[in-house]
Amino acid sequence: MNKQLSLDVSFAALADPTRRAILARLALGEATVMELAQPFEMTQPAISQHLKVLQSAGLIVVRVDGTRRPRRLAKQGIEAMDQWLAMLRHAMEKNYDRLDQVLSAMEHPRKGKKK
Amino acid sequence: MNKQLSLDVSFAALADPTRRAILARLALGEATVMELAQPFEMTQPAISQHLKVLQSAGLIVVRVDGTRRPRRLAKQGIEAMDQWLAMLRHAMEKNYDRLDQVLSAMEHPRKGKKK
DNA sequence: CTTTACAATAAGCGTATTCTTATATAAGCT
DNA sequence: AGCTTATATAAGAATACGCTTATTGTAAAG
Repeated sequence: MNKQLSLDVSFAALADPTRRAILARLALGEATVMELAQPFEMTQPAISQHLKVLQSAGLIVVRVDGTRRPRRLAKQGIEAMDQWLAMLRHAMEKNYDRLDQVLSAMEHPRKGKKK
Repeated sequence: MNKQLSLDVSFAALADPTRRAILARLALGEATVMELAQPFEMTQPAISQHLKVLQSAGLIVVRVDGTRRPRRLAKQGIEAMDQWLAMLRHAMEKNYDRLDQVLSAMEHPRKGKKK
């Protein structure tokens, strides 16, 4: 039932400033397409296409209200990315100040080289 | 001095599975281009190009060691994305279970219709 | 019923991405 | 010095992306 929301699609969705702005707006609460389009110098179809991308990425969900389709954030997709990044950051913090720091310290060993 | 590491470039860098795998590998410690290329069915130039993307995104840094160019993770760039996502997640958690949940609950209050 | 408002979809176009192969450069070996 | 290793860069092709305008489908309003 749950689509295969890959990180590929999720991160690609975040790579566009318009889409990040849309998400930031939705963090304040749900909004319709026209409301979301208003701050941008872009046509409505362009926004609809961005929303489609965000949906495929599992970052937002739609609701039907007459002719309106208010969007709101989808917890799942956002947390998936958040966790991947946290994983990376933790691993990084564990290593960064140990092994690699040492290696990088012996940056220019002048003439003599031992390795 | 500090290049303008935009989130655009950073998130776009994470959108590729090869590049995420490279980062995951670097989370274990630094590695050369050949070491990074070995797990993939891709040519060395392809990996070099991916590394260039990751560097432009401020996600890795390079070190010179003879003819080798070992890469390691760059704290800054990773934390920037991490923070943006955390911001979004916090805002989401604050609203999700309140205002929007209510709005979504009254799914179709069709001008006083049934149920 | 006709018009208006909200939104999705289609087609087209310019630009960007991601590979490939071919070549270049610099350091290490023998 | 000439080979070998490690890496970068260039050029080209296939595909993906982000817009636009034009059109369509519905629900609401008059």
